[in-house]
Amino acid sequence: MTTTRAGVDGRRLRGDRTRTAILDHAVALATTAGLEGLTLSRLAGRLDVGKSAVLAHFPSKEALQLAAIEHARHQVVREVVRPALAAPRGVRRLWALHLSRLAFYERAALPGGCFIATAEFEMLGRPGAARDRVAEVVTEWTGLLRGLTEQAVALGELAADTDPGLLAFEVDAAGLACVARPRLTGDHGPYVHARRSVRDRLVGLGADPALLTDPAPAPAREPS
Amino acid sequence: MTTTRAGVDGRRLRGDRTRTAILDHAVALATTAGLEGLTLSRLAGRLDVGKSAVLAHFPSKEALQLAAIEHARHQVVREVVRPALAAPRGVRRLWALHLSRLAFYERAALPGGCFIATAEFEMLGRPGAARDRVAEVVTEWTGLLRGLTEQAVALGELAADTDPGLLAFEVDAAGLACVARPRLTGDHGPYVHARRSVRDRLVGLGADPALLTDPAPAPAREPS
DNA sequence: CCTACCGATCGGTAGG
DNA sequence: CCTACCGATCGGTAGG
Repeated sequence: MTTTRAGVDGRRLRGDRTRTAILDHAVALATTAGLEGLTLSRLAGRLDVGKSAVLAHFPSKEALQLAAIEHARHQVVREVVRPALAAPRGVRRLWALHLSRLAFYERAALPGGCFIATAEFEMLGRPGAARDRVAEVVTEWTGLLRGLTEQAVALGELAADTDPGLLAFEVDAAGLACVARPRLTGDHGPYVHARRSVRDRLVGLGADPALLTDPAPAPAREPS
Repeated sequence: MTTTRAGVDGRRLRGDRTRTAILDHAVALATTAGLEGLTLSRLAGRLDVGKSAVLAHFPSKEALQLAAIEHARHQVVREVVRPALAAPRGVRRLWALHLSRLAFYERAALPGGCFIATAEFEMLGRPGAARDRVAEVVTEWTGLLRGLTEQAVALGELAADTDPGLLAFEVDAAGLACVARPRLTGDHGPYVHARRSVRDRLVGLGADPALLTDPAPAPAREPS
């Protein structure tokens, strides 16, 4: 009288697909409406189901928010970080990560540009698990930038007296400045400036200009 | 039988003070709760009055949001821009504006750091008058940075081939990167990096290092 | 995963 | 500028 194995698997598979569909919409919605504006009814409306369909997969709004953060983080790993790691270690990899990030924003992979950046500003004044997790992901990101910078210095591709924390800050700041401005004012100048700025800085620190191709080849749209 | 002149003036004065008190709280609240989270009841609660007290001064939430934007803009003019304009035209004035902005964030003049930056990210996905006005104020700010950069070049304090748009972008990006990060992670490194980064860049463009004092003298707390 | 419903809060109005 | 109230929407629960 128990459900057949095939039945269970079929349901699991369908359930996972639904879960993924919910999170895809949740991440996109949160980049424009915010994590607070990610309401159960609005999300359900976009999926054309009832609120209870969402609550069947996530027990509360906070659980949904936390799952959305993980989902957004994985998207960045898959579409921004992993392609950049295909570049050779050193200044080329740092440069590839910067270009990959800008391309992610520029092709509007998410309507609001960047889930984490938007959440960062929204969560400033709101304690809780979501805020804490956002802070962790942000720290992870800046740590990655710093690590790649240190590698480039260690390989001798940047001057030995380069301050890795400073350079990582500059690369991150240039990227951050490309999230909101172009979407708010329609000006695409920031993308151009963010590339020129970081390239100038890398060359100023002794990087071989031949290693810094621009624009980047469009990152391959792999099947996820 | 009409109200006496003194009575009218007294009421006007009291009304203006109330209006200012409402907007002070509204601006501070919006930097942590967002313009959407700036609800009539929460704001009234902070002022220890009823919602109708707020609605007596602003006919709708949108009117309140728009007035808060103007109030925040004026605060920036008074506390960030005007003190910087006391510096001599040229690279010193650009540097003073950058330092003045960072000091404004660092002394937590507003709990969320910056009204405009927070509003910028929040308004990405929401059409309306508030979003349009935020976009205008942002454009005004970047225009100011660019104008000061152009003056410094025209005065010969920066290399003649300096790209003013690029430099203005870099200065703005460094400042923007100091709004959320320190508040989210407790790391004050960004403030230090934002100063070093811009100073290095200015010197790299030919600025006389002697003109770039750091840290800035704390901006005088003038009576408003 | 649906309908029906709960108390709380939203922006806003009416009457005084 | 107060109380009292309006319909809409919020997160979440109950029952099926």
